Amino acid sequence: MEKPRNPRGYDPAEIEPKWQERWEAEGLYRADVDRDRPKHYALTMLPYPSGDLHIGHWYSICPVDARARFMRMRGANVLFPMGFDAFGLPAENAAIKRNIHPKEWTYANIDRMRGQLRRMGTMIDWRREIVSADPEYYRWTQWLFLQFFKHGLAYRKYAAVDWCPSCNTTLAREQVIGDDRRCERCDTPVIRKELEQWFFRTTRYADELLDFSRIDWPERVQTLQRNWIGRSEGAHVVFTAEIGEAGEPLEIFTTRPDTLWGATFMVLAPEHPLVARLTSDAQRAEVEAYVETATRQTDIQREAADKEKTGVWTGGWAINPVNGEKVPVWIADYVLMGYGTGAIMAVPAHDERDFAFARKYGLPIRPVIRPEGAEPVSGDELTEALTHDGVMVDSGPLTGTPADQAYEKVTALLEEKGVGRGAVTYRLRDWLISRQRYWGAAIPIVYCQKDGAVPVPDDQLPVLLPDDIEWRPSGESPLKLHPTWSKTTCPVCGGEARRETDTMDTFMCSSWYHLRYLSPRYDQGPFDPAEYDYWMPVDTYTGGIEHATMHLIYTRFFHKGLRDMGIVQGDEPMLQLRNQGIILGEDSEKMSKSRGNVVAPDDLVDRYGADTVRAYLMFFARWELGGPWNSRGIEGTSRWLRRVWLMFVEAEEDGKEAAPGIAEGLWRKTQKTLKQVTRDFETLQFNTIVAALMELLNEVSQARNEGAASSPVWRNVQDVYLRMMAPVAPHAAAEMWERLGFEGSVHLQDWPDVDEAAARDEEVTLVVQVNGKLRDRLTVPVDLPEEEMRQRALASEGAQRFLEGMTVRKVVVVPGRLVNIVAT
RNA sequence: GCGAAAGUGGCGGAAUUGGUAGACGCGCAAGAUUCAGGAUCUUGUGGUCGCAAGGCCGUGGGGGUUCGAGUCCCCCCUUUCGCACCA
Repeated sequence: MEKPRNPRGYDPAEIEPKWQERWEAEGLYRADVDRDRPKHYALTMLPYPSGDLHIGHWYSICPVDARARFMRMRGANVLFPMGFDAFGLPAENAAIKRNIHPKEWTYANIDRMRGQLRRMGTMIDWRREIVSADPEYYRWTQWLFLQFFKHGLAYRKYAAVDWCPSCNTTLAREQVIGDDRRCERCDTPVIRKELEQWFFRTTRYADELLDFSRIDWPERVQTLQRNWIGRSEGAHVVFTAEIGEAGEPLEIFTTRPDTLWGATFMVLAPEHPLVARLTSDAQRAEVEAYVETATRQTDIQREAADKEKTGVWTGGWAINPVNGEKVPVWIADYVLMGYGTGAIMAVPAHDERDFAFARKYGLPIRPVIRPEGAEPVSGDELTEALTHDGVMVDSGPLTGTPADQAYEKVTALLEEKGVGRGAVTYRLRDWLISRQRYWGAAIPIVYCQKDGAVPVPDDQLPVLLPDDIEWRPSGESPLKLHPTWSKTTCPVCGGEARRETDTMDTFMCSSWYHLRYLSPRYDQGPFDPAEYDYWMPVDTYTGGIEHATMHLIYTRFFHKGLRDMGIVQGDEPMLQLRNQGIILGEDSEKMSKSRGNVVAPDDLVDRYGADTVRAYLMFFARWELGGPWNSRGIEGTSRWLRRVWLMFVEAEEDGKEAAPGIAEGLWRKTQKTLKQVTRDFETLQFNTIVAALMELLNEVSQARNEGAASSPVWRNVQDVYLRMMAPVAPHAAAEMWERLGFEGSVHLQDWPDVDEAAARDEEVTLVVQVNGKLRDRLTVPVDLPEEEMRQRALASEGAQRFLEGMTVRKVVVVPGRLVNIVAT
C-alpha cells in the first residue's frame, strides 16, 4: 500500500527500527536481581515455533508487554522473558510434510520469529531466551525427569493407552479431546493400545490441585481444572464374591453408600480380574463372548452416551455386607475398569443407569428412599429412578432416617463392621509422558537385563538426540530404529544395555521453563537458587485458556512435586493467571490459511507501524474475550497516534492566550485520566486504557484551540501524557519525549502519582429526578451541602414542571450526585 | 444431563459496582479544505413522536426488591466453552 511520506509527520517506519536498535544497544530492558527493588515476574506462555508469528501471538504478548512496562515505571524490577517451546509433534509433523529435518525447520522458524518479536517493540530481556530443544535446556528436563523417578513420582506401567494413529504416538489423557475422543493436535480419533509407558503420578496431588485458595486464577480455569480432576466422595464397600469356600473380597466404589440396602445386583467391568472366576460353567461361553466384543470395541463405541446398555450375567453371586443378601453379579461395558474399582453395586431404584439396566434385563428394583410425604411405591411401579431426597425405608437399622443423614451413618457403620470406609476417587489419571516420536527430549533411562530400568547418571546428561535418523514416523519410535543409538552399557553393572527410545511429552519441557528463564546458562542445576529466591513465584502469568487442563495442570503438579523434593519453595508457581481471548478472522470464523482470513501482523506493521498495532490490540476488544478482527477499526488507533504527534510535536505555536479555567480544566482531566489508566493497568483492562488516552487527547485538542498551549500547564500535560502512553506505544512515546526535549528515556521515568486534589472536580452535574426519572441537570459546586442540593433540585425548572399538582412525599439526596424527588 | 461464561445502538465495546445508559473507536450523514481521494478538520449520530421546547420507549424475555436496577433476587430464552454411562 503506497503511503505518502511527510518528512515532519509521524513516520513509524523510520522511528521504530531506530528505537529498537537503541534499546538493544543500551540494554534498556535487562532485568537483573536487585534486592533493593521489589520484583515483578511477568510471564507469558512461550510460543511454539510454528513458522510465522500470527496476530494471535501479538495479542498474547503486546498488551502484557504494556502491562510489564507499566509495572516497571511504577518502580518494580520487571522480568519479562521469552523463549520457544521447540520440541514436539507439530514441529515434527510440519517437517515431515516439507521433508526437512525437524531441527533445521525448528531453528529456522525460531530465527524468523525472533525477528518478528523484536518488531513488536517489547521489553523482552533477550539474554534470558530459552529454546527447549537446546541440549543445555533439555539436559535439565531430563534431570528433572530423573528426580521425579527417584522420588517415586514417575513410573513405568503396562496399560491400555490412547494412541493417535496419525501422529503415531501415545497421548496423555488430557490430550484426547471431545466426546469422540480426538487427538488434541490433529483431530484424528484416537485408538487404544496396550503398551508399556512412562507415567507421572499426577493423581497423588489431585486433592492439592483442587485448592485454589492461594492463587488468583480465573474462576473459569478453576472450574475446568476441578471438572477435569473430577473428585467424587463416597465409600468403598467390600462385598464377598462367592468364589471357593470362604469367598473373595469384591470391592466397589459408590457415591451413595446410603442406598446399600437397595442394591439388587452388581456390575463389573468386563476386564475386572474376578470375572473369570465368578463365571459359572453354564454362563462361560456367553461371558467370554461379551468380554471379547467389549475389548475389541473402541472407547468411542463403549462410551457413547446414547448407547443402550448391554451386559451379561456371570452366573456368579456376591454377598451384600450390610444385610447378608445374595445378589447376582453381572458384567457390562458401562462400568469402566479405569474408574473407582471397576465394580459397582447397582441400585436401580435410585440410579438412572442401573434403572435402565434393570428394566432391560428384568432385575429386581427396590426403593429404599421414600420422598417426603409420598405413598410407598414398589419397584415394579417405578417409571424412573428416584433421585430425590426423602426418608430411608427397608434399610435395616437406617429405616426412618432422613436421607441426608443416612450417608454419614452408613459410612460409620461400614467402618465399624470393617466392610468399608469413606473413600474418594478422581477422574484424573496419571500423566502419560512417553511419546513414540523423535523430536523430543529422550527419556534418560537405560534398561539392563540384570538391573532393570536404571537412570542415566547426571554426568552423562544430556542424552543427546542423534541427528542422523529416519525421523519419519512408522509407528515405532524413530530412536529405536537407529542402528547404534540405543546400544549402551548399564551404569550399574557395566553390562550390555539399551536406552529407552521414547521421548518425553513436550508438556514436560513447558512445565518448568519459567524456572530456566531465571538463569538460562546455569550449569549446576536447572536454575540458580539465588535467582529463584528473588524472582519466583511468577506474579502474573498470561496465556490462552486452552491450556487449562493440560499445561496449567502439569505445571502446578510439577511445582508441587519439586517442592516436596526440596528443589523449589512455595505451593504454587504462578500467583495470578489471566487469559486472553482469541482473535477471529473478519468473517468471525477461526483464522486459517484455508479460509484465507488470516491477519498477518507483518503487513499491518508495514502499513501502520508496530505502535498502532499494539494500541489496536489493546483497544479493539476486551482482552479476555477477543473477537473478530476489523481491518477498518485499526484506522482509529492509527489516527490517534498521528493526532498525538500533531498536537504535541507539529502544531505551530499560535500565541493564543489561554481562556480562564482552561488550563485548570485540562490538568484536572489529565489527572483523572491518570487515575483511570493506572487502575486499568493494574487490572489488565487494556481497552479502556487506550480509550481514556483518546478521550484525554480530545480534551487536549479542544483546550489547545482555547489557548492552553501557551499556559505553563501545557508542558506538564505533555509530560504526563507521554509517560502514560509509553507502555502502549513505546516507540512513538520515546520519539516525542526526545523531540520535546525531556530528559533521558521516557521508559526510565517513574509512573506519575495521581494528584487527588487536582483530579477532583470543583463543579459537578447534579441530576434531578422525579420519581426516578431524569428531569433536569444542574451544575453545582462539588461540596454543596445536602440541604442546598435539595432546595435547588426542588426549585429547578425541570422538576417544577413535573411537580405541578403533586405532593412531595420524600426527597432522596445523594451528595455530589443526584436528588430524587418522590411525589404523588 | 452437569458445570462455567456471555447477551447493551448498524458494529467493537464503556458505565467509578445500586445513582445522568451508550464513554472511546469503527461505520454512517452533513459541512469545510482539497484537482482528487479510502487524506485532514468541524458537527451530528439508540428508537420513536414533535416545527420546536420537550415527551414516551429503551441494556435477551417475564416477574420482584428499591426513592432509584444494565448492575441485586427468582423464573425463562439464546449463544459459546468444558465435562459427560465417572457409579
